[in-house]
Amino acid sequence: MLAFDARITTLVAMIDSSDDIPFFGDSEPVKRPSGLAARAMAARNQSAPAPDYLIGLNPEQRQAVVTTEGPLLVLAGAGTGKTRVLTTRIAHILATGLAFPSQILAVTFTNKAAREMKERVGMLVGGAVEGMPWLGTFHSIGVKLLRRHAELVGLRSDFTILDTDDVVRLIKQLIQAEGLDDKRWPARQFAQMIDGWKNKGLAPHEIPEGDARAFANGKGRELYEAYQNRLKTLNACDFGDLLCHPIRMLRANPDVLAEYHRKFKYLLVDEYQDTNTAQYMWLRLLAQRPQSKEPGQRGGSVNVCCVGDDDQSIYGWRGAEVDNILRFDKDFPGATIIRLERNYRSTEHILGAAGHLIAHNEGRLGKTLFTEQSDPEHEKVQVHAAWDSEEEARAVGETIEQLQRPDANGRRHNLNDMAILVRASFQMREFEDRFVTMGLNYRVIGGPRFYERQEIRDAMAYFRAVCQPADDLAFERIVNVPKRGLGDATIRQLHDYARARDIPMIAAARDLVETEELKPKARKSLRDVVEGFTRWSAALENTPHTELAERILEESGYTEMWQNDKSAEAPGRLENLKELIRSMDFYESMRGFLEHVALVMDAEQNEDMDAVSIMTLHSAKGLEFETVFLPGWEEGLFPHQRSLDEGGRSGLEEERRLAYVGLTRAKKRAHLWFVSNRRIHGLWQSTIPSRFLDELPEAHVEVAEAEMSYGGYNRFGGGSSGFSAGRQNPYGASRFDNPEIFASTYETPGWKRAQANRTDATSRNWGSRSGHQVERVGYGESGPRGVRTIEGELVAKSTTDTPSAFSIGDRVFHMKFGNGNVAAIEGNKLTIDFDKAGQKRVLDGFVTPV
DNA sequence: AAAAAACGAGTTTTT
DNA sequence: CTCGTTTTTT
Repeated sequence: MLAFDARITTLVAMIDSSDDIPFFGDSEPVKRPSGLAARAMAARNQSAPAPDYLIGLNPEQRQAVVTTEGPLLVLAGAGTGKTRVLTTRIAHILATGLAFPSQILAVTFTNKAAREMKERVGMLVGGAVEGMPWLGTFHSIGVKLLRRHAELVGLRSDFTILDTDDVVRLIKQLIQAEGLDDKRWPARQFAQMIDGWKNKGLAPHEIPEGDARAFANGKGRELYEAYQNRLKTLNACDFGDLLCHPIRMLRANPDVLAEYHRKFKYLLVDEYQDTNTAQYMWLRLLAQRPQSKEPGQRGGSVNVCCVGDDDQSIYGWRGAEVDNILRFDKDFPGATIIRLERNYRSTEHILGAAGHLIAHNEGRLGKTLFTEQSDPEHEKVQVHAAWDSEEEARAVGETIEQLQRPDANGRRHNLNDMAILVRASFQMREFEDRFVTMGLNYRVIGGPRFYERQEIRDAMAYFRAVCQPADDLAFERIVNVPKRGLGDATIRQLHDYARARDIPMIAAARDLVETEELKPKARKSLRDVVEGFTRWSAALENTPHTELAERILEESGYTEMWQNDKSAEAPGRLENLKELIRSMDFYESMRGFLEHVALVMDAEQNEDMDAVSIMTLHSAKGLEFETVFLPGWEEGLFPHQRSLDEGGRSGLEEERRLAYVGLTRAKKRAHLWFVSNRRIHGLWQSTIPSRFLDELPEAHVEVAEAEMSYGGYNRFGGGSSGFSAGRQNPYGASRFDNPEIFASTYETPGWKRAQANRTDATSRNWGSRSGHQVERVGYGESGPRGVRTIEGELVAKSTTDTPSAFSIGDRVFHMKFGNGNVAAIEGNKLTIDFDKAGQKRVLDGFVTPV
């Protein structure tokens, strides 16, 4: 601490003696006002009051903020105020005049994180900073670098950015051009391979021989090369190139690199545990400047601050290297490491459970979160059992309804504060179905994103082809959308003509319609298209871009296509197109819009509605909720079998981190669920509870039978949190392989039932649903293994075979969806075409005949 | 060229 | 089972 203070003091002295202290604003150094100087001084002087932005930070957070010099790793556990530290740190650097906004490079992974950081820095600094030009995602900063130096990697600065869809189509063409069978060698798979190589920063000549041979009869390398060449001619980049090109460019041009070394005084990286090798190399290049005599910059090392949490690294499967964060102090010798372990989010039980679970991982830097919010009133983490996923969904739905009811104090739980976090997206379906029948508002986070929808991509392809006549991929996408009678044959012809002359396809089309080579019908259609593009391109400069966009969609017949489409989705698609054009308003030009959309592939959700969120565990990272439901804690699903098969031990550890992430999203309540039977690929499979449940500490967990409407459970098992005394420490690694040890960690009905299922019926399939109308399940009065007996089928379940009172075509009314016609009936489940809400499946009890 | 039928695959996702 | 894709049919 002393050394630290001494260093700071020198620094302050240095700053104070300087005449042109950088302050807010980018170009003109401004003399720092004395009031601020005092504040800055105060930040470092313990006797004086701290500047207001430091108030409320705990000592570790504060240290992370003010340790501006030298490499710093902030290990920020879940809910420990990571973003606050990052933003305050930036504010601090700015406020104390250590750097201009333009001299700080701050990278995040998602646009959302970048946006949030910008906003929060703005708030802290009082909006005096005109944005930070170098705060953004790795990719957006990569683009920025590339636009400036495109020619150094053989591109023009107006290059286009291709998304996955374009890439796959392009690769498919290449595979076909090579004369390979595109079914045996799927383009999508090769696209992933390329992505994998680029994540590692590997150029075609650098990829491992084995990889190169693995695809297309050993033509992998060739294809990769061909792909890169094709990109170059298209003047395009894929996402991987946005990382790889800058690396190559900076390596090959030391003068350019030196320029950025001079420029960036401070580097900040968010979510460091998620960086892949390419991002790491990129960062190293910028961070490791040569020995420097400039004051404030110590030779060789740099003021790089990485923030992350090794326990939350859940993206290994897409190239993230946890090792980057584990290795930090070796990469940056003399690095300061600060741990943020004081958690402000969750109760002691949630932290206790999560902490105990994650402690089963090896290869971690080790943190233990603690909280001061301890209260006997706090609910323990609850583990619930259900027969199958339908029951699981129903029980969760009921719990949600209960929580939503006003409590004794008249307070009610907002739906917005609840989330269901699933391992795999197919699990969502069941919850959606259930919530629809219940009339419970929900929102699905993460599904297909706005800009990935077909209609949006089509529209964008039109815009791209207008702005970038060389964008063959865009042109090809829409040349026959709407259908214009330009089929494969015509396209092939266009292709060949264009390739032979090395001109874009639009130009080829323009030429071809003047010849006799095309069939008259195709020729006329193509001429119309070409004329359209000529017109629109001409209008590009002198027409407001939103107006032009509308015109393009109108004149091309695209809007009309959807207007004539009678399917249920058509109106929604038209609405999306309107939304697209509306959103263009925020941009200066169509080009500006396209540039932005290529990188910012998200659209904000409707936040006004009070609704339960349903999302995958992966998309939940960084979020928090009062109450979190975690269904599907079963072996094979969570941990997922595939992770185990492909990732082995580290795969398991990543799954465990995922469980950790899930638990730590909860502030007050975490409800874990496992079911005994789950339908996988259409077959009913008997399942066993996740090993992660066994890894939870009994002190913070209670195994509860669900508060099901049919009641009658609590008479079993003598209390819901009884644990067997004999197995206090069941955490040896061997238990994973030894089924016996699974037998009874918890002495509760649900648990025992699960164990019974496991031993009785591990491989039994329930071929049909008729075998399990189980609403009421009893247990042989705690036999040694808790044998399951089915006492009866007392309560009618929603899936009975009782014929419905409705018939197809009946006019019905539903509380939530209004009027509609019955389209199909299965048992008492009705498929109804609602006049307003579209097609939904509901239970007959929820509708009345009109 | 468009509609119907057969086929096959099926964690997690950002840019 | 259920979705998306490819192949076959008209």
